[in-house]
Amino acid sequence: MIVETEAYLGLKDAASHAYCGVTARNKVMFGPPGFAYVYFIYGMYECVNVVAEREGSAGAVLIRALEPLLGVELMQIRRPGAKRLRDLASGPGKLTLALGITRALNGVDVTKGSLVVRDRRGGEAFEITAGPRIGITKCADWPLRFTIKGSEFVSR
DNA sequence: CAATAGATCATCT
DNA sequence: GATGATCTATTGC
Repeated sequence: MIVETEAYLGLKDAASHAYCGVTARNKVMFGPPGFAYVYFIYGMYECVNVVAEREGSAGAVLIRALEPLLGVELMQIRRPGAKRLRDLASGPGKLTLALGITRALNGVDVTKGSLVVRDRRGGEAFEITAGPRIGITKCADWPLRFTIKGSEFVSR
């Protein structure tokens, strides 16, 4: 279950990859919603977004952390360094490693097939809190980071 | 504890 | 040629 996300907007958001217009890398951000935008960062990690704006308008949601409910053993194999459950996917770089998400999935339709995420806890209530974004230098104070209140599985 | 450093490379200027 | 939507290890109080 996803416990932490961040929103990145289009031409008005200096922290967004879409800030300066369409490029080869960010073009899926300008496409229709429901598609995965996967990019490579710091020479080492990949991060997943889901495009969330209509075609022609840029905007995406970065998936920053999740609480492992299914496939825990597989995640542990992919991330041998993780000692605790919360270390498996508590951060955008770790999350893609744990799930085996790579740039090969850039541009895939997330609304079809196996990428659809379901909450197995059956409608258990939770609260979402908004706060400043993490790991960026521009517009970091915009309250576009959303976490499930009280979750132990968010990044720090 | 908190702060800093280093890894490492695709992307954009 | 610099930078970055990160992470881990290491250093310094």
